[in-house]
Amino acid sequence: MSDPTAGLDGLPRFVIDRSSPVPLYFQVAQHLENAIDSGAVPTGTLFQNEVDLAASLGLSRPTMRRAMQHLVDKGLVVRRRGIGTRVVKPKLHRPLELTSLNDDLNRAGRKPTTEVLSFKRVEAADEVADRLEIPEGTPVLELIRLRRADGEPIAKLINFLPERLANFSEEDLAEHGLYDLIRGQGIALHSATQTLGARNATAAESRMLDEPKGAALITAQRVTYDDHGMAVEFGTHIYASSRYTFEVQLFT
Amino acid sequence: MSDPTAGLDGLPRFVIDRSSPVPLYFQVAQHLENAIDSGAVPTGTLFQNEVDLAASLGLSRPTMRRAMQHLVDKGLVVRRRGIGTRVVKPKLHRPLELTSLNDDLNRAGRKPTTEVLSFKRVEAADEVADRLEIPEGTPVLELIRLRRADGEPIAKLINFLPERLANFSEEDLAEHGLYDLIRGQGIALHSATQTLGARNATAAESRMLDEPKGAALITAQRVTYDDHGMAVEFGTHIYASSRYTFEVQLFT
DNA sequence: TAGTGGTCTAGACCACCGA
DNA sequence: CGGTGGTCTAGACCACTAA
Repeated sequence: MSDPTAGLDGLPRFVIDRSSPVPLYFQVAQHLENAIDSGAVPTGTLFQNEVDLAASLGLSRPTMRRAMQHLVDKGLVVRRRGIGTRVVKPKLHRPLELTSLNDDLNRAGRKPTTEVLSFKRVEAADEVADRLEIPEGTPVLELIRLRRADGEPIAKLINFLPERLANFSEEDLAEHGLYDLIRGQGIALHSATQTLGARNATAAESRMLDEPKGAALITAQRVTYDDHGMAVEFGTHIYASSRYTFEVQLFT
Repeated sequence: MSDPTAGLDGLPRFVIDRSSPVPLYFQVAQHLENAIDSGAVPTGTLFQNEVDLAASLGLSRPTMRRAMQHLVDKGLVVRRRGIGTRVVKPKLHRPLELTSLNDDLNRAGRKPTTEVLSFKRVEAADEVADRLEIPEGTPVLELIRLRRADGEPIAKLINFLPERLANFSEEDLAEHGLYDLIRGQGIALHSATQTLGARNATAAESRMLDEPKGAALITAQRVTYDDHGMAVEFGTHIYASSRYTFEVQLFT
């Protein structure tokens, strides 16, 4: 009776707001997610079966299933036929999202600052044109930035944007992340492909990033695409490996 | 009429096998995925609406929707209310999966070989115990491997496994990826967290990986978890950056 | 206004698990 | 065996987009 991995009866009372524009499955998923994150439903807990859960909330089973699937996609629970739905370790959460270095640093409690080293129109050279899928020689905006965290240099960021997205100033760029400025123009970011590698720093790079001569740098090349599959940004970045690492979450 | 982003009528004829154990939505999703990957349905194509598509395949709309959602999750198509379902860039594909270096190399057409440098029981030291969430001093299996592709050294892999998963031999390890050996023991892998960085090679590492003295190496630390949230493997790896890079796909 | 995807329902049958 | 999640159906109504 006092099974430590019992039902969900102890959950804070919860009623669905059918007049809300928020989808029912999402209301349920969010409620369960909060319950898990807050510790009210500890790791290892076995949920009530989805049929009963749906009935007790006054929902159909498909709607309840959709809420559950949402939690599965987030890595919060694991479902097994014949067994049930179990809450997994809280640290497994959160797949990698499309975030900017700026956001990452802010979230980590570091104070990011940006120095804009270059902000000008250039003609797209070979690789830039290729990655952005535009003709060679097309005008693009070239941005070179030095990103610091708490005053320490972290990364040198070189980015190229199609001219149609160049509706912001150098001052905007110093204060906002590039992604924010792109989103601010009504562009919905969809995905990005990033290649991570490493190479030795040149003398100039060592000085700029305050690293020893020939230090190992992390290199990243990234192309970001919008909802329509159009490339919106191409960047080649180097990171001071003594002060920055990449966290990646992988799921089955 | 000759809209370049027209329907799907030109698709290879396709009938659903209702006697197959493969779910219908998955059969449909796979078929569409093949059509996209093969180029038969080029980037930018607007699918027929899901209602017609369902009808023409003799499926219900929810089943058709599920197939579509599968493609959305893979980043193959984008759906917009009032607009339709559009094929996005074919290279955006491949959500990051939980794969081994072995699999990655095989898929890339390289021929991976493994040299086992160490295969022995040790007592879990500080960091290993911490990452695997076991008491310090617990016996674990320590594996050190040199992975080559087409004869060229690619990476040195150091891994630690809880003893309960050590049901394979040194010979098995030389021929199979670590993940295969873990899965072969009935363990369902769930997720992994990986930290990527860079550092300069030591003299011994330079020799082993056939890189110049002090070359920049990619470093990776990874912990893999099973369905129950138990850590099944902890590894610290170094990669020759002149011959290997990490590809990461990010989604919103 | 016509067409699209987004949400939701109330059933049904099946495959798998543990006792 | 009874209980679980996995799949599938045939409808319905709504929100958004474009012309």
